[in-house]
Amino acid sequence: MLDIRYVRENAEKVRRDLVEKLFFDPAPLDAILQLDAERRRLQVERDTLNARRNALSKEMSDPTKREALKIEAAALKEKIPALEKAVAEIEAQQTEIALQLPNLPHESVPIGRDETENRVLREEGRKREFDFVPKPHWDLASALAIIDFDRGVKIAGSRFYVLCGAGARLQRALINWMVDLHVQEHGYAEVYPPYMVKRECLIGTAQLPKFGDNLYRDAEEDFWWIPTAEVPVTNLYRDEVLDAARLPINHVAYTACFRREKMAAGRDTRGIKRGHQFDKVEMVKFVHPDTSMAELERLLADAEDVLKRLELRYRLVQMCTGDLSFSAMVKYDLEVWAPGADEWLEVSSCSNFGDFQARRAAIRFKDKGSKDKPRLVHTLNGSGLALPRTLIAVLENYQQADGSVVVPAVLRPYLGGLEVIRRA
RNA sequence: GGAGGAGUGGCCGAGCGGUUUAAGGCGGCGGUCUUGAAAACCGCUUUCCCGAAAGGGGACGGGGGUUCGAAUCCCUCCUCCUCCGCCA
Repeated sequence: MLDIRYVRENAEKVRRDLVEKLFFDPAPLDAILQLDAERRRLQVERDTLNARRNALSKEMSDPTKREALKIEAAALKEKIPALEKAVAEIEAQQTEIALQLPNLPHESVPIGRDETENRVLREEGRKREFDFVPKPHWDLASALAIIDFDRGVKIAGSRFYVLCGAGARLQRALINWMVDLHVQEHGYAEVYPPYMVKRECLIGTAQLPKFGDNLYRDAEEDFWWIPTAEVPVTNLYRDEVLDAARLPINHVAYTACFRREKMAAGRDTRGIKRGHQFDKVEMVKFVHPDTSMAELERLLADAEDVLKRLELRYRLVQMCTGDLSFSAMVKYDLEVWAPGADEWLEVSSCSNFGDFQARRAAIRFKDKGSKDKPRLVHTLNGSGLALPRTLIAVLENYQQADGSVVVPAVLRPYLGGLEVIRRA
């Protein structure tokens, strides 16, 4: 959510950013400004009446004066509830619209309409040369019997699969290795959060109200299945004032993630690139506002380190303004090369949200004992990494002519020393 | 799921319809005293909204109600504790 005071005082800049950078309809902006003015007017009116009521109440604590004041008090009692209702309604309207406005891009973000105008900043890692035609992972994995696509579909439907034997074990090794790496070498504290959360959490991280289409929920209890660990982990400190000395707080979490993929219906139906359920290791940072851009670089470096140690070829892409996600101020993607499917796969997305999520979720900080008002933290998150696509990259890059797959050196200790995955 | 009990400021804890601007204590911060520290004493110490400020208003788990007036009474939901049931 944007700071209403900032919006009020910089209405023209906000409008320009929405229109010229995000290609977003500015109509809600006008609605908000109008509601905001009306809200403040009504609020002053209500507060004035309340002040009078409080004064009367105080006088009426003296029984001898009570009768004389009763008439005015009763009159106030008539007026106040209507005003209170009006303020509450207008506040609700204002919030509803405010929740629909995207974050404004950081000044450093290149302007562009859509993903075709994103910038590839650099490519890293050696491209593996093949003396045979590399297979896509669905062929490789089926032949090795490490992914069972048919039975996945049988038990859960399309976009589901079953990892089997060395396939399941390889994913588990990747998870454990990645979490250990972030904990032991990058300074993140591990958390294992709930996979189902309350509606407020989704509002806090801004999946709701706009993107409910992509979420699974249990209607009876109003539980929502997390589409990413970002949701429960960011909301860990919802409605809290953190001690400034604790910042930055860095968490890493391994969770399953659940997405309807309605918007992407029909896309990427082959293989394990896009499923309704997938695993991900996610890093989340809560930082002092002055440091968030520097922290984004560190987050990115921590995600990149995973790809470097796996010795995979990847590239760094900066999102242009038009391809920024709803809540991001800046966003980078890491894309890994998949030689079998012959494409770059997005395995990580690292974003700085500024105070956009922190305002929605009321995550603040303050120096201990200080009289200053609490300030909003900045939140960031990045995948480190998404499992299915990392698995694809490992399988396709480490395949051999005979259809076996070499286990990357860093993962061998997590697979009991296994060096090659062959048909069992 | 059933029965009973409880939710007050960073923590403990009073408060049971009108000087509560939420007592008191602990912790924290600042000061006095001291060579320094401790002790003692004094002061400060939740948060949100409107406002340039002065000031005003709101919040005692959430929501609703009764009343001129609610931390205090009523309804409802949530959470925690105890016992029973069930279960990995």
